[in-house]
Amino acid sequence: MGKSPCRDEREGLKKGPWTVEEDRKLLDYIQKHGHGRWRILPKNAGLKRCGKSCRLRWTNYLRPDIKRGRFSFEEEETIIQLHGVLGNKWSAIAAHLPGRTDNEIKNHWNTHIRKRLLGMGIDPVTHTPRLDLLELYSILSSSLYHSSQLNTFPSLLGVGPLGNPNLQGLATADHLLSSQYKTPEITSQYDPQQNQYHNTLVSNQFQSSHPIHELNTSTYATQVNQFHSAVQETQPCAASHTLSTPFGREPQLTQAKLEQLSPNLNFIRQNTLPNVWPSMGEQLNLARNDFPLQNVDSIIDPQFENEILQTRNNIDQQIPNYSFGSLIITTTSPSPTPLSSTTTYANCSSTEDERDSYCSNIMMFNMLAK
DNA sequence: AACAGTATCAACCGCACCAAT
DNA sequence: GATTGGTGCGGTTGATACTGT
Repeated sequence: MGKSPCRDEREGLKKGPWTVEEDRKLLDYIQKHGHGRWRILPKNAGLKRCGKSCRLRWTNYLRPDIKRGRFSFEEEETIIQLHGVLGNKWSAIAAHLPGRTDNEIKNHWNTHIRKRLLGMGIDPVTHTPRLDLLELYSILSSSLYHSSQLNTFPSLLGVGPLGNPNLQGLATADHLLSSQYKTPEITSQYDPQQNQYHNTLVSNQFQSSHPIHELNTSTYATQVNQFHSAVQETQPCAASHTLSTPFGREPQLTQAKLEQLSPNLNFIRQNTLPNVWPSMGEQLNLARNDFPLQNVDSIIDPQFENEILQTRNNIDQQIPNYSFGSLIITTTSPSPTPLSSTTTYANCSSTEDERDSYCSNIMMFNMLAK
């Protein structure tokens, strides 16, 4: 029993952008009489608008509690989490973000977050890696895995360089979605006293659903060591490396090393988690077009350490039984040049891109820093 | 400087739901 | 139960700003 939309033009009502004068009339009226009864409101307020237009203007723009400006990291976190659960229920998502309207969140999702996820090969609807790409790549990689032609396909798929070892690992994994162990990952911590970063290789611990005896720990330790060696070969990571050159100055050497480790770079959908966060973290990490290590020194800014810790604490509270692993290998790399959010991304042209990239990395680190 | 292409976001549109009649 | 009015929601549009050539 739907209502017909307002018949503005037939009734000579105005459409389009609101003028200051119209805003003032609407505000004056609502301050005196409150909102509601939108159908009769414009007539009483002396506005040549339909009630629907007035309601929209009020709820999306004039409401005094509306927060303006950029979305904070925490807000983006919340949006992604909630979208994973609620889908495009923008009003429901907005209910968790005081001062933000559903329209604003929807726009931000469509113009920023959605694009970012797509660019990383993640389906923004399902929050999982795009299976179409994965299946295609799996087919291709089965015949081309050892071929140099392999690296010509990513541009066709529109997912960035397949030099991304994580994506390769994902597509070539024997135990796709069911591996017993997780990829060792790199995290980084800034030591202000020594003015340098400690890169940490973290082996994410096995999930309880997989009996520990199934694991060949010796093999795993060897793989971790190999991975560690590959890590060391890429050191030091200059902060000026662009985000689009995944393997630094010796791409082929490093990539070859990483390809040796590809079975260890599986994407693992281990336990079905009650929350999208862990899987999102995996996917964000997985889908990055850059080898994580490459970004360790070029992304993390000490000033965000607290944010990371805070987010970790939030995750701990929300998912008390979920934890990442225990095997930790620490390396130290020289501190990059003095960091700021702008100089860190010296080769990125867009401030928005910088921030998007930063947020993606932060989300990754949030999951890895445990 | 001029133009074209792209990004952003306020506003609109159509539909659905619910309550009142 | 059918109709109507009020409101909310999600998708889309279009004006404007921005960026690149």
